[in-house]
Amino acid sequence: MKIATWNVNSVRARLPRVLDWLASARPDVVCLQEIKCLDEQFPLEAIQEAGYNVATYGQKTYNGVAILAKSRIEDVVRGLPGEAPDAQRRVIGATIGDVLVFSVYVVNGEAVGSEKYAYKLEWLKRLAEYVRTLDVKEKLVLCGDFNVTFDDRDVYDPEAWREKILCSTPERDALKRVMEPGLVDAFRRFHDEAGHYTWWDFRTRGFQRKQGLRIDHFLMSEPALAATSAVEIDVAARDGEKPSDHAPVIATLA
DNA sequence: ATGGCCAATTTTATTGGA
Repeated sequence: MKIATWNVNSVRARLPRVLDWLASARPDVVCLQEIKCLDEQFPLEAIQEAGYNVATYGQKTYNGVAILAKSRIEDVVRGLPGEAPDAQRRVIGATIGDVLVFSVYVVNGEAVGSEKYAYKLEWLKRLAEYVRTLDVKEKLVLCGDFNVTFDDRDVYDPEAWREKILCSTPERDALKRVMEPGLVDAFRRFHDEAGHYTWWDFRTRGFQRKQGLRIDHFLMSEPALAATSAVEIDVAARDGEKPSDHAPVIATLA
């Protein structure tokens, strides 16, 4: 079973790219982030025609997450526990087969020390509290845009990014606390070396200059990891006409 | 050294992204 995560940066603007990619990559499950639309605006028919069931947790203009799956999507959970109805919509979970899958879009945080940065740390704390209630003895997969790098290997210019947004110690510590119950950065079980990125800045033409960050991750419980034979970044999907600024990441499970 | 692009809405600017 192939599970993919992709921050599409608007599912409506990206629909042709998404459909092309579904047809070529043929993932079984896709976790989308930044769909940037209400549930009723989601291009449901086109995705269903491509062979996928859909569960969305959408929001106008910003954020919004979704799960697509060729097989049944069961026991859908939307948002973090106790969230207000008007909360930013950043997490959706569902059971697909024997895997509990979450599509996660962590707060960007704007700049270290800003209000949004404080909100990012608080949001990650709430995510960590929620993960503590989940069963890591089962196949548990949290994937998505975590907006945090793990270490220098994930950053094209570590000195320039030192303690900057996406790379600061408090963010990294907050992400580690999410993983503390027993989740692992699955990509690093298969790739040790520096220079693997999932996001490249539009403004700097970062993709063409090979200047990116690895901020989209698969956090897996040990049983999920034990079933996993590969985790790969589909860099080619970041190239071409009207790409998202993120590449998809694909995990292959038995 | 700076800033660059892209998407959606509030649209010919602004907000947010990372």
